[in-house]
Amino acid sequence: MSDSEDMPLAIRKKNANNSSDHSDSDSDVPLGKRKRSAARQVIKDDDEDDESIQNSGSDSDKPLVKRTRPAVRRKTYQEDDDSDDDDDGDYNSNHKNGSASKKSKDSNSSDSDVALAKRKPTTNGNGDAKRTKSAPKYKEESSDSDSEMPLAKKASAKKEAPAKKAAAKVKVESGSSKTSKSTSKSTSNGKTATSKSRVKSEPESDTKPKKPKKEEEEEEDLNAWWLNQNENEDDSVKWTSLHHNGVFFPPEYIPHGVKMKYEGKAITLAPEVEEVASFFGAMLHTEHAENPTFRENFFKDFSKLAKRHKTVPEIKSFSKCDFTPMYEYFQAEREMKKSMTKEQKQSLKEEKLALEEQYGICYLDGRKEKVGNFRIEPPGLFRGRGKHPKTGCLKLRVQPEQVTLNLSKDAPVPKAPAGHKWAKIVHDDTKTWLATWKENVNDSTKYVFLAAGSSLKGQSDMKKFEVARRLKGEIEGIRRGYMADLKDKKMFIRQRATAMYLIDRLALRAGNEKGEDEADTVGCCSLRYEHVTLEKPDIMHLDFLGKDSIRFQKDMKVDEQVFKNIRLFKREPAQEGDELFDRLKTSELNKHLQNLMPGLTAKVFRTYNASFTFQDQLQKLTPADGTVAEKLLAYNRANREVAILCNHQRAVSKGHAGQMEKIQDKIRALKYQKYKLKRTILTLEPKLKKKRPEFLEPESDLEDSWMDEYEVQLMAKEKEKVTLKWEKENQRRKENKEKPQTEKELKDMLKEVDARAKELAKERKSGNVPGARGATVEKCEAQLLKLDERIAATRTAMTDKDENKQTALGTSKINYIDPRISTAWCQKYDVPLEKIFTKILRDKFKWAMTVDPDWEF
DNA sequence: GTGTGTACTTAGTAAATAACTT
DNA sequence: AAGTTATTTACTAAGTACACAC
Repeated sequence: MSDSEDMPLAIRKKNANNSSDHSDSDSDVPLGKRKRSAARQVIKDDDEDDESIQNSGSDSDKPLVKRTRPAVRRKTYQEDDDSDDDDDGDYNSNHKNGSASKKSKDSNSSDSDVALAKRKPTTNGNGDAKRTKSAPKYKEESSDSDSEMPLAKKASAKKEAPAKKAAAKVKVESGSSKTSKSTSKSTSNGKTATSKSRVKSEPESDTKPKKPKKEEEEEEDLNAWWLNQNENEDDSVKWTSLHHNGVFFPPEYIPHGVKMKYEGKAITLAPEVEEVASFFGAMLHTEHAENPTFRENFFKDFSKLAKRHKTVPEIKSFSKCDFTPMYEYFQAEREMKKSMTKEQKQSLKEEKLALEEQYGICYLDGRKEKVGNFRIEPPGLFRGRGKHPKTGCLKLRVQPEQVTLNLSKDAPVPKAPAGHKWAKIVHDDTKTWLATWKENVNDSTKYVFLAAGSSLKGQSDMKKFEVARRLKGEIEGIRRGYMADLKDKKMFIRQRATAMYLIDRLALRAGNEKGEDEADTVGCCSLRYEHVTLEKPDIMHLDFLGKDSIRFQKDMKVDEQVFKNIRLFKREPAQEGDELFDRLKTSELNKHLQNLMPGLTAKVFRTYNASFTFQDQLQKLTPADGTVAEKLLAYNRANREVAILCNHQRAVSKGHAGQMEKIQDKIRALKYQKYKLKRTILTLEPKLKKKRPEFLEPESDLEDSWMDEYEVQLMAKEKEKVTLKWEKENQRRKENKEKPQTEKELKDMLKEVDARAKELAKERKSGNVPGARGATVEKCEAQLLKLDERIAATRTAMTDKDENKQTALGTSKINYIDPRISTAWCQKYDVPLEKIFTKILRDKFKWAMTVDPDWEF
């Protein structure tokens, strides 16, 4: 049944609006319902049991006013808060009797001392009366017990709660136990296991043992850096020699002369103005062009430019602009492009190839490497995502004078376009970029890098996964550590541990601070009050916009202490807009992680959990003796688990609803057949009506009106078929000089179809269905079973498709899943690699091709 | 510590192609 | 052959992380 059930942690997002309601009663897929109760209140009630923090009303009184807006948040708060900062320590967790936590603003200086201190009920400073009562000696708490949660995986979580009481409160400081009992051989630099076997079945990159005759192959060998990796080389120096041809600038603007209208009249624009108007015109009827912010920003820049060019009449109002003529022009252009002749297309292709030849290649330490984005970004309207305040602003054309090139000293400096020069030429061998410039809208820096398949990128990619694999060996201790820290007296540590829990278990991003003029999105450390709600015993609802303004919405059962902590953090800030982790910053978090394991940062958890989950799922789902198709299905399902974990989404495609409807109709057609078969059975053996009443039950979701329509269509198709057959036959006869069939023959046949249609109608009415010749009850029953299978299969496919509609598998495949898991799997199960990796991916992951079939992440 | 800037990874979507229909 | 639809690649925005200046 619904997977949500066994999938505690990462319950899937509820598809709020998108739930395409397939009404099929029995088929609906319960995708998880939203449980959004009034969490806040809940908390309140439970307060009683819990610590008092509140009475420390005092604290709240402070001017916590922090910024209302997300942007600047922390600072203000911090400031005023400083004072009490220290005492967080004081605050303690409660434990059953409700202890008090409080944060007296008072003095206690060093937070450090707070250490276990808490117990002292005493009032601190201001008398917050907190009822510190009982102050149990804090420590020992139970909960850490379950620390080792398996993470993410469904099943596990469910039970995890009670678990063993291990008591291991281990403080985990850094080092954390080395429990690496793990299998992983070679934690180090991957090179270990490698060597030998190569994934087979890949035509193109197969370096066979035989001697390469083509020089390309030789070259490939030279490029096989992964074969002789040198452990600790200084990796701050990225190259010793770098030659390239610079960057490609988009062509000058060529005016098309199509005039937009202003106040209903065609208006003449200078080419520069026309260009910008065209940017908008081309986007008419897109979501962006409907976005008010986008329009405003566009218009501001556009009207200013128009004014500068003394456009008459002056363009003062967006609403008086009509870009339709331009829109239509571009539509026509598009059509034109589609209908280009072969030759035209061919020559276009050649041009592109020539460009790639010139700019798409560079020499790094003498080796030929591909350059990624060698084209300077063309001017246009900035397409900021979500509620980006600057979306729609004019992105100016980049001039060579803004572009700095990076290459080695001995490399010839590429010529700047005629009449231009470069901003600067540098020779920085600690950087991987070939060119850079500043973009005008957000003042951000843009770079030209090598392609994903290059050695530089490949090396760092491999390194990334090796770090994640090292985490695999440390994760147990790290988890134990943060579980214990959840109860630390220092607020800061507690927040840090709680954040680690979320990052680890929910694959949240770190959540750096953001500026005012960016979309308001958050990650773990920047979560705010309003993004989290709690529901009584231990359910947490997260709902916020993450990277790219993609909504993250999940409800999950969390550890008891995490629940308490969050309740506490939520209480501190006075109002919405405040940060949940008000004393935690990503830099501090990472600093701590670095101590736990060199190279560890917040994002590594995502990589680790993604790869680990994938391997785990793949191993569980792959049918060893299934067909390739079945194995691929398993692969994709494992991939999807990961995509869901990482919340990788995509827009639902335009035709999706229609496609679902089509499949639904297919299912209905199958049900229709079932219905007919059942009637046939009853016609053959009326007695069964009593004995097998189920034969009388109507098929779900199969209405008479639908069947009427279906039969009509069926007959129409039949007629078409008959006609076609007739025509074909005549064609044949003609060729063979035989006598053609007459029109009458066709008519007769069509009449037969009509007769059949009547029969169908009659059958439906009477319920009497004779069935095919030779039909027997047994045969019909067998067919019924087959139909059930097909229905089930189709329904599964539909569920699959529906779930996939908003889940993007690509991102995790490209960035999070260690490709060696895939290449090993392909070898082990004999699946051709190209079934799972496209050409570009095979190129990007060539370093991962040489693993043993039993390689483990 | 905070604040700012840089460099590089990760991300969804638009455009281009390939595969499949009609 | 043309029209769809599905898949792959190109594009560039939006993150993370860390260094450096104050």
